[in-house]
Amino acid sequence: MWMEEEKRKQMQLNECQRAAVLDESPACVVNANVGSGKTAVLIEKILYLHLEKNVPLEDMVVLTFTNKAADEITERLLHREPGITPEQVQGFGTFHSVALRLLKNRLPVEAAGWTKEFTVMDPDEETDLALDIIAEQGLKVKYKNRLKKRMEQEHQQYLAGKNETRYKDDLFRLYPLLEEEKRRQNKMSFADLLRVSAQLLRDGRGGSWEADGRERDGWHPEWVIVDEVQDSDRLQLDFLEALCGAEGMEPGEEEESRKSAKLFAVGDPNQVIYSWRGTGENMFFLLKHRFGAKELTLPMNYRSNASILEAANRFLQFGNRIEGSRTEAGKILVKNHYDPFQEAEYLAERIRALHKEGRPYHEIAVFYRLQRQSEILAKVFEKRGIPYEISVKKTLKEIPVLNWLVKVLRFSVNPSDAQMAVQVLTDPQYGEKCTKKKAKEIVCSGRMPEAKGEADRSGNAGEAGENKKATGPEKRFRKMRGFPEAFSCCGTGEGDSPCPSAEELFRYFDLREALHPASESYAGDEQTVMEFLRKMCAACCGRDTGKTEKHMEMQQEQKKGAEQKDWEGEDFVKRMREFLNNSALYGMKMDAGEKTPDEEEGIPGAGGNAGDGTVKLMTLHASKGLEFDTVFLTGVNQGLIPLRCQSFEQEEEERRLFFVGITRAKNELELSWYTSPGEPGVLGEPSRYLKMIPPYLLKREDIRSEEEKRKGLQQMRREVQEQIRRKRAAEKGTAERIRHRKYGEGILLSEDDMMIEVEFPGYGRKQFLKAFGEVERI
DNA sequence: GAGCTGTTCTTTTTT
DNA sequence: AGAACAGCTC
Repeated sequence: MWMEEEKRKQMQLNECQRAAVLDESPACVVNANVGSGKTAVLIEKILYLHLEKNVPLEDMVVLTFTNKAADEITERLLHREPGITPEQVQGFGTFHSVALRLLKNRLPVEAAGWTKEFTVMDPDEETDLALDIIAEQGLKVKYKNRLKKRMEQEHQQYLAGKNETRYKDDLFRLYPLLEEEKRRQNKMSFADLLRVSAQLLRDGRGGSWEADGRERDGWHPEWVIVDEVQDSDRLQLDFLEALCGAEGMEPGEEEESRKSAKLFAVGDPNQVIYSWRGTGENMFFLLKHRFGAKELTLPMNYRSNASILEAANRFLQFGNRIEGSRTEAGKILVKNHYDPFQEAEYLAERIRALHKEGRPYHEIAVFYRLQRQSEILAKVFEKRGIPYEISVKKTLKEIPVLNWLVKVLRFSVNPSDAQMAVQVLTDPQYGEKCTKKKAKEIVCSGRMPEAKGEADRSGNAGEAGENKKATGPEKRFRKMRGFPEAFSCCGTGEGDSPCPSAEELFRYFDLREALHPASESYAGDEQTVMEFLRKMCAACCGRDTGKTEKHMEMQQEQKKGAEQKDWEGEDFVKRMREFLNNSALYGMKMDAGEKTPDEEEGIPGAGGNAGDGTVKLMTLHASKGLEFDTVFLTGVNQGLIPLRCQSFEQEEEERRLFFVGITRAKNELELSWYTSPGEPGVLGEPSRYLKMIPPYLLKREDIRSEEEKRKGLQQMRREVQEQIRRKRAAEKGTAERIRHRKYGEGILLSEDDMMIEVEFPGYGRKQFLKAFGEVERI
């Protein structure tokens, strides 16, 4: 025990942090100011409960909003206590992953109309399904192209019992139909995971499966610990309530009569920047109120210098002020540039100089309000050889061949998922040139049990019988339909057939045929598919079936260890289902296959010294939770920061966003605005937020480049503008098309007098000398 | 369904 | 400010 006491002293928690760690109220919310050591408190709390209060980690649920945060917590916990095993932290994860685990392992999902074999659908899939239902049922729904957004925003209102949609259409008639269809196809959306698990938790406590005074499985968490509560929405709060069992608890009712978990939640009401996708209320206070929680505060900031903190204090909306721990007070620079190009040029020079002075690139970040502002910065940094990284998540959905493959696999592990089967068959690129109507016919008739046929691993499912001349779509359908039967007994460790290899799956599904072996993109597609299958087999078989490619990293890998043991004795199909469910929630980081060197690790060999990383370019939203030595916040113009907004609430959120941005900086903060922003609706004047910062904290500088220098930039400016124009055209699908003898058709990326750069699907970017005439315009 | 007028939204993004 | 849509007329 005293050893642990020593350890805690080493952690040097301040008074307030210690109070939070030691607090044992039934419910406690910690108002953790920016940079106040929130995660440290969370880790210490968990360790304190575990090591000194003897609360088993298995009896704690630790909830985060993002996977990144979940990973950080387990990582830091493991760093402090290397003995902790993955099984002990099963209850640690995002709201959605914890809900999924509960539904799979502890809750009677059958009572809600699903089976234990249900799969998880991603939001696009749900939108597609909704569109199908709208078409089939002839529902009148407005703004169909914005349906995804509408469903997300109006779903909460639907659940809250509102009966009018925003546009007075049939959207609310859609929800029950959609839910019915999801039950029929045995799959759940992200929202369903939370909604259904909360409902089942409540039912369980209501007594229906608690007849003997205990829950059926005898488990409920002793502690529920939540990170970043201010980011949760109604659904998450509901889930939290159900998990704690606090619902319906009157102030007078003693806790013992109804076992309820203790709640410890940490958050910052000043950092609410996502309320536009949620409910609008401040969840921090809503939670505090609903749980009657004790509120503690962490007032001390350990991150930023005195000037930055004083400026940040002017934007504080809740609480009096943040106390600083630092006395240095370097001024905040405010620069005026002519336009985004000049600014980008200036930043490239400035960052190069900082780097020469010894500042590592990874300690420098450039923030902006809109994603599209990154284009100019990226182009200029590329030309000037500044290694950079733009934080945009690439998912497997963006790789067409994997997007299709996942659908094949999804139907293979869930034969009720008619939607996936139809999409597999009708896919324009990898499908069976089959109309939607025809595909539906095949899928519907194939759903009948007698069509199953004899399945075997050679992939002759259903072909032995009556239908020797099965057509392409039917053949593919039967392969998928026969998959569970053919592979269910694999790898159960009972002396049966071993787990399939990636090669075997490739053969089973006739993927060679589907990927069009004669096409130019075949080689690339095959490689991508094989890499994916190898990863999947390795994760599902509990052994490495193939070499692990470094550039195809799934974040899931870290979790592999935890799931291996669980899966012993369970069949391959089930493990594959788990794998696919987890990747829907967790996402997969993987390389698109085409090597664009500057996207990998900055720009190797483009002038940047290796070893100190890359400059990070990101939106203000993406910057939350991060810190950097030096921060450049660009485009601090009226109309951009704050972005032109309608309501008062929106303006308040913009202010919090600015607050989040400036508080990322530890030592140096530079704000800039343009005279000529070149964006519609953006004014060529500084943001009024700059006027809210006391002048004595600021050092203003106007960059007036001499005429000569500006002329030099003209050429570059035109070039970059042209490239961006083409890139946007490419995204819209209106780009100029180019044909090459070997690479086939591609799209024009850029050209000058000598060279032409083209992107070919499956081959990536290629440059040609115009003089050779290898390429022709179509 | 072309052509018109009027209305709404544009942005940020995680699971 | 401009795109994208809804709803109306013919």
